[in-house]
Amino acid sequence: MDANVLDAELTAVLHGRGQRVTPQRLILHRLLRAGPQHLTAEELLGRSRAQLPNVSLPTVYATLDLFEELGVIRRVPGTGPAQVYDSRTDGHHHLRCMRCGGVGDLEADVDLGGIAGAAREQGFVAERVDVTVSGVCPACARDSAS
Amino acid sequence: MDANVLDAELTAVLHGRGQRVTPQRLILHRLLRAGPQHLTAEELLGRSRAQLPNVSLPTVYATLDLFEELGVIRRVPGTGPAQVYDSRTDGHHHLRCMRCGGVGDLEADVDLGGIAGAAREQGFVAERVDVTVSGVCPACARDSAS
DNA sequence: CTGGATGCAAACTCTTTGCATGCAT
DNA sequence: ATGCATGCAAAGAGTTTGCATCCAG
Repeated sequence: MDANVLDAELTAVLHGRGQRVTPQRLILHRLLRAGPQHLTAEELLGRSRAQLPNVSLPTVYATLDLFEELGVIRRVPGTGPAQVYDSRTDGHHHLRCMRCGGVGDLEADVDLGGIAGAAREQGFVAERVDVTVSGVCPACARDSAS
Repeated sequence: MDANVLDAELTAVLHGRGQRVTPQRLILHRLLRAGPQHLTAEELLGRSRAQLPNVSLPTVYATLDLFEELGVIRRVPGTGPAQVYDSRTDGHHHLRCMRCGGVGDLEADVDLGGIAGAAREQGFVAERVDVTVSGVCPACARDSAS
């Protein structure tokens, strides 16, 4: 896609939310849409150096956060800052609260056979399939209602 | 479950793999099976202080790693050390290579309606459902074959 | 002009590593 | 007796915060 079109798109979204349009945001946005689909903050920083020699990691993080809020990118789901271990070892799935960071079990049967098969068709040796539902847990929903 | 039974179970598994049985391993194992199902390393450390005043965080991490290898616990899936961002924002899912850490897209339609519904029945406000397949990617599988 | 965005440095959290001691085998 | 497991300290990676400067509006 043309850089001008991408810039116009982002400009529209930013203005719509009363956010400023800066060269860093435009260039990082272009790189995100042009480069490899999956990137870390460091990788994006590296790719931006040619066009933004002085860009800093905090700016990249701030911009990625903003883009996620704007719906321009997504964070590939993780468990949050600290690793969580689970003493249940059977195949089951998780609920993760975006408010309090808590983790709970999802009590539901999910048919994952098709998923593992699809992965195998792509040449991937599937060993495990995990489903994570992100949202707001009952306790946090109650708190915000009051 | 009785602590003696738990200890016997772990002892059997450890001996089966030629691993040593230590008090730290026994106690941490008991706590994992008794305490809250989802824990971080720090939380487990805190809970073990009463019985193991001098236990250290590196030991907790080493023990958790070992237990995961033994299949005694599972790590709740994350994206690995560095956060990964994705420039695709439609609902789609991921393949994660346990060998190289790479992330790819899963090209498959998954029916997630039932899952979100089940979460809602538990009082959870579901905003997003992610499916992650862990395994070995084609490139790494090829390398290990040679 | 004015306040939000940036760059720099430093702090912070989580996790891993190095090495001497101790204990399970 | 042997060597793996432990504890301590320190290093390391990734991310966030504080603050002065700068620039988009």
